[in-house]
Amino acid sequence: MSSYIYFEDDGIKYLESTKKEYVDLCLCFCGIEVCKSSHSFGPAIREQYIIHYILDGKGIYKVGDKVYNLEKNQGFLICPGDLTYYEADNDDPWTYIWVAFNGIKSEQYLKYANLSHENLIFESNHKELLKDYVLDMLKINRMRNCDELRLQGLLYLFLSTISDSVDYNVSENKDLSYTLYIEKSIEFINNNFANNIKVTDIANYVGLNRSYLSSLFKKSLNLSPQEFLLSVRMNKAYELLKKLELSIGDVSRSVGYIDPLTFSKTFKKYSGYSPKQYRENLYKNNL
DNA sequence: GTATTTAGGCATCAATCACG
DNA sequence: CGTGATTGATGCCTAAATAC
Repeated sequence: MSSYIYFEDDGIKYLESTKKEYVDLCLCFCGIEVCKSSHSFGPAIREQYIIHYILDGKGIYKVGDKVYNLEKNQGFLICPGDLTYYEADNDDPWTYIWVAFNGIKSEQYLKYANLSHENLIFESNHKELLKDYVLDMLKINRMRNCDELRLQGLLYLFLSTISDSVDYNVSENKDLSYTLYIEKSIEFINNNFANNIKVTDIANYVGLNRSYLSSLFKKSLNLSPQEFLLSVRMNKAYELLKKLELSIGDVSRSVGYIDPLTFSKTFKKYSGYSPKQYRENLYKNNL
């Protein structure tokens, strides 16, 4: 599906980007400014999320009837549709950087930095990093594909950096936190079943003791990690065996078994048929 | 000849349980 | 939540058999 749509209006054709509805995150604009005394913007509404981060000086940020007095190492979020106003201090005007973005993952990623409609202010000690990211963004001015990727990357780095100082609060919801471990484990398994991974690798990935991870798996899936990994590999093997151009050895290596002999043995134990028999049965049933 | 499967030995790994 | 011991399972190897 194309991310652009053609419109025709009074005989004029034009392109409108509809990207923002589909894309996770998209940088709209960014900048840096050494503000003069009492320099201000607004009140106005914006279409994107905009994060301002103060490198130096002071100023105020107004949203509705709330007024925030802010200074260096602090930042503020402007949400799309909110009427906002901000103004540099008279004696010690601020210097700030800003980054505007949208995309369907915006809220989620802002949440990582503990930012939302309810909390528009943050602090970060990574002043130099954040500044460098924005300066790098500003250096990129050509419309090449590689530049688009670089901008995306810098935006992710920027958001990651402001999330860095937020404490990861696992104790908030015990049930949720342990299903999170399971989800992360499953994600890891789905991405790496072809890589000869062990249960120990899964445990290391999510940062849990292997024994403990096993008990979590049993509790939530009624399967051990090993059994789950095995079922992922075997189900993938079922799929791959349908492709007749792949040898048994090819299939074996593709689902994480270096040794085709081991794969064969395991497959038979799991399915009741050897890989070759399974393939022959498929072939018969299709005719 | 090649591709696949089986058997058995050995080392490593995983699940479970008891415990801090 | 993590650790350590135990016991059973799994993976990899060699050798050998079978099918094509």
